[in-house]
Amino acid sequence: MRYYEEKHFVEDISLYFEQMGLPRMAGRILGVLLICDPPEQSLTDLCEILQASKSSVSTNTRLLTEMDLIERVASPLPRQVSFRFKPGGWTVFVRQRLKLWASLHDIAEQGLALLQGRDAASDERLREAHDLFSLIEEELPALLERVESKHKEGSR
Amino acid sequence: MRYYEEKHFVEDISLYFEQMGLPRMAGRILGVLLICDPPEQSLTDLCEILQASKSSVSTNTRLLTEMDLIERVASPLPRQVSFRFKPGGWTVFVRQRLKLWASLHDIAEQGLALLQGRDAASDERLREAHDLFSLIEEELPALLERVESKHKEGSR
DNA sequence: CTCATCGTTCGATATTGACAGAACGTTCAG
DNA sequence: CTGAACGTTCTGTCAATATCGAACGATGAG
Repeated sequence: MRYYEEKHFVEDISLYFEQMGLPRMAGRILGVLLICDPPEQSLTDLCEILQASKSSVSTNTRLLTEMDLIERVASPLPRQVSFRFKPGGWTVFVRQRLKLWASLHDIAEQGLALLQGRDAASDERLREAHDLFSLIEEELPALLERVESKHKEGSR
Repeated sequence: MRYYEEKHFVEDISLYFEQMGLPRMAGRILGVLLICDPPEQSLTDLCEILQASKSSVSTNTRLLTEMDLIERVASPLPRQVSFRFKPGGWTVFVRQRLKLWASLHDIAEQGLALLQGRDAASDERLREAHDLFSLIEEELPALLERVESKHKEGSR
């Protein structure tokens, strides 16, 4: 993390992650793993690069691993675990966010059930949500697959 | 808020909003405005329904108004401001979240600039993000317009 | 004119959660 | 066998922020 621009990039990613409701440190780690050379870094490396505690980094690498955004890879050094950004991680990420959005779909349905017997205008409030999220759920997966297939091709 | 199911619905929406990084109270207010009868409620009404303080409700109605999810409407009673869910609010909401997502697009571009001169494999990490979010930004607006036009039709 | 009601805003409080430090178990070097 | 380095987990601390209570200005009723 020698250069000013790299720090800036990492901080941008961390703020983005914060907006998404995830810990900043997780964003920082991901930020480093997106631009580091080599692309694998051990936990200790990350601590040093980010000037952060082992506990914090360990916790957040675990989080990112569970989210399937990064993965552990064999390290040349013994007793070291290396992490790297997981190919395809971005589509996984979008899929997860999409799932979050989609939960509103179900909530809207429950709401509509409550409004049984009211006038159509009342329904409109929730029907809009229901239809919107149905459509998104329907259409986005195809979009994601397009991106996936394109990148699998590229990495051959 | 007499019924158990309604409380449950409101709480579901509030938790959803929390996931999205917004105050719970804002979610609760929106939840009430999605199922209440009549669809307009004054600030005092909301306080009573939610058993919450005026300050909290006032702050969050302001927030939701700024987000264009709810709007003030003329009240039959004098000295009262009524709020209601804003028609089309959901597409506005999705558009906002989309904009948030899209900010990653720019960050990825900055990151790619940093990786100039590295091997193609390094690039792949960020290029995937760049392409994915480009595509989403490109395709989603059309989807939103489809929903909008459908509902404008329905409310005629 | 006076008082009550409504909504806003400011300051205080309480809760949540991110992060660091310390203790621990494990594994490899010597 | 001993010690050092690595990573994990637990506990405590601190900061951020959601919510409340209180004071305030404004508006309409009597």
